[in-house]
Formats: sequence, structure tokens, C-alpha cells
Amino acid sequence: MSPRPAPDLDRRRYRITRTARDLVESEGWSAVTMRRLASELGVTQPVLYSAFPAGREALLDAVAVSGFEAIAEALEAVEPEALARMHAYLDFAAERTHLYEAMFSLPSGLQFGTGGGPEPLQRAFAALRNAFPGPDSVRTEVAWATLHGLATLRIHGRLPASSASARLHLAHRMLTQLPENDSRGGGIDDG
Amino acid sequence: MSPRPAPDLDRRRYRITRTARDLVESEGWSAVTMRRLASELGVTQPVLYSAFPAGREALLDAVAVSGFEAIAEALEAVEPEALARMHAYLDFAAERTHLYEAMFSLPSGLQFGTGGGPEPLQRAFAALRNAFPGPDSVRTEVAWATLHGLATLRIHGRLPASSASARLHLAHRMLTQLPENDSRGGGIDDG
DNA sequence: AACGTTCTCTAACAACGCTAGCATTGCTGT
DNA sequence: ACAGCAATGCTAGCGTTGTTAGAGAACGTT
Repeated sequence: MSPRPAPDLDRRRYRITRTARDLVESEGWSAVTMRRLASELGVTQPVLYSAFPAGREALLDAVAVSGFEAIAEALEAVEPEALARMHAYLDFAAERTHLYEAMFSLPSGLQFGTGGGPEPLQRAFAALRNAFPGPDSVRTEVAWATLHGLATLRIHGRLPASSASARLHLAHRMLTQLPENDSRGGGIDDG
Repeated sequence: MSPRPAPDLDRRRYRITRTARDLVESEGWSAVTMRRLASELGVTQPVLYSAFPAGREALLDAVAVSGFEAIAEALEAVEPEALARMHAYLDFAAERTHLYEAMFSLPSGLQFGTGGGPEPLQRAFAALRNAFPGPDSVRTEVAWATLHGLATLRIHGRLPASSASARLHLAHRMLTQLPENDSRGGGIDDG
């Protein structure tokens, strides 16, 4: 019934993902081609497709999830306080630029928030949520959006680096020194 | 000395950029290839390189700048008040998803803020700045980051659509109902 | 009308993601 | 131990991509 042992696809996926992550961090996304990746692993291209039948995009998704694992760890490494975790978040984005890009710009989309999504995403979201206690997740969602905006605009050089610290502190004040909201904004009418 | 008239490169650049923008909005970025673009314009690929010697990336930058022109108009179209312009910003990002992506994700980077950069970028930034009056640009920068984060995360389906309105109103409160800051946060030590 | 310069097109290159088909591998049953 | 078999991995190729060199056409000048 099984004349030849099936390869350990989980382990293979892990190895490929790790190599892709190393490659993207050291040489950028343009270096992450299927050929280069196979060559780096000492195998040929079709092997990659045995681990990721959906192709390159699925592989990139795996790298992204791996990135969420890393940022979850980075956030959990500091005390569950707003400013500390905000700083950790922005540091992560600044130091691991290409990986951060993969987590947001490239993949097709995996949902955050209270709902589903892969476990590392929920972990990362929870790590931020713990730093912004409150009855609902809205503040955390806005905090994430603000951090993501700051990170992205900084990565792409959109904002002057000189006022980076001022921006972080203002964002921190905004997100913490504001009383709870009671005006029910509804949730049906969105653009 | 000039046996044949040089083509009007400015006009050519404009035409190419407009076609690329239409194409990206109707069929997404995967459709914007040099061949397809040339075919759409009734010319061949080398003509595109005469207008954009730096290649495809420069062309995408031009599309991005054109997008900033469009978002500047969208912001200027509503009254210079915070909530209205925030709404206009998010509507623009939601309705012209692919174009918005080009403006931030893809290009190499053109600086915002008070400093230089192409004129449309400064116009768009000024349109937002007028909605957030204050002594410096920091609040506007954070506002832009927050809006950009909300827009991006929404585009990629990262945040549940149900609480979109609640997020907008919280962000608006954060950015407006907070007194001016006097703690000099410095600007040297950034990550 | 012929020239000369400049532009534009044809054609091709290298590299990309991806896939069909063949050779190889390693277990199984006698 | 030896042959059979099924799933593996590799070789080779297809169709595209961005980009570029060299041939051909077009136009103003003389």
C-alpha cells in the first residue's frame, strides 16, 4: 500500500518557510524565487510544490504566519504595558522590514481580531490587547492600525525620522489618556 | 540637426500613466504589464521605456503620484473638518483599493510631511493638516498613520468590517479630544 | 529628390512561476 | 534474496514577465 515512505511534509514546510524567511530578511523579496529557494535548500523546484501545492503565494503566507509568531514573541517579551509594547512593535517593524512587509502587504489576507485566523495571529493580537485593557477590542484595533500605519509609513520613508519619538508619544497618549466611549457608533453603515 | 521631431515626452508620460491607472483600477495590478500597457496604448514596449527609462518601477511611481493627486482632490472636496476628511480618506481607500495600494505598498518611497516630495503629496498632506490645526505637524502625521493603518488593514481584510464605524469614531475622538502636548519627547532616539 | 538623423518596431535574452513525464527510490510479498 | 510496485524527485519544457540590442521606417532639411 505504501511502497515508498511519504516525506514528512510538515517538516519540509517548516524548513522551506525558515529558509524563505532568512532569505527575505537578508536579501529582500526579489531574491525569494522558487528557483533560488530550491537551490538554497539543495532540492529542485517541484519539491517546493509538493509542500505548497497552491504555489508561491501559499509559501509567502506561511512566511507571514511565521512573522506573526515572531512579533508575538517580541511583544510578549516586554511587560504588558501600552508604551512598552508599542515600542516593541515599532522596533520589530523597523528591524525586520522585509518580514514585516510580508505579513501585511503581500498575502491574500488572514483576519485578525477576536475572530478566527491562524493561532500566531491571535497570539499577536492578544499580546497587544493585554496592553490596552477595556471592554471591547475596538481600542486595540485602532491601536494596531495606528502602529501599523506608523510602521509602514516609516518603512517607506514617508514620514521624517526626526519626529518619530514625538509621534510615538502622542499616539500613546491618544490611546491611553482617553475615557471610555459610550456613544454607540453602530456598525452597519460602513463604506 | 533635428531631422525628426522629438516626441512630447511629457504628454506621453501622462497618457501612459493614465492608462496604467485605469488598468489597475479595473483589473488589478497583475494586469499592468508592459506588454498589456503597450497594447492598450497601441504602441510597443520600447516606447514605454522612452518615456520611463528607469523602467516599470518609475512608471508605478508616476501612477502613485497621480493617486496622491486624486486623494488630495477627494479630501479638498469636503469641508476642512477632522471627521469629514477622515471619512473621505477611508472612502477613497475603500473605493480605489488598487490605486491606494500603489501609493504606499509598491513604490520605493517619496517623503511626506513638511519637507519635500512631489507637489501632489504635499497637497494631500496639507489637506489633512488643515483638518487638524495645531502648532506642529505631529498630530497630522499620527492622524495620517492611523488612517493609513485603518485603510490598509481593512483592505487586506485584517479587521472585522462590523466595527469599522466604531473604529473611525474612536480614532476621531483620539485625534481631536486631546489637549496639546508639552512634554518634549525629543527626536534623536528613535528605533 | 536625396540625405541624414531620430524614432519605432521586430526579435530576442534572461529569469520567472509552474507542470508534465520519466527515471529512481524504497518498501513489500513470495 | 529477489522481483514487483507505487509514490517520489528530477529533467526538461511551456508560457510570461521586464528589458534591451539592432534593423527598419519616418520625418525635417538641403
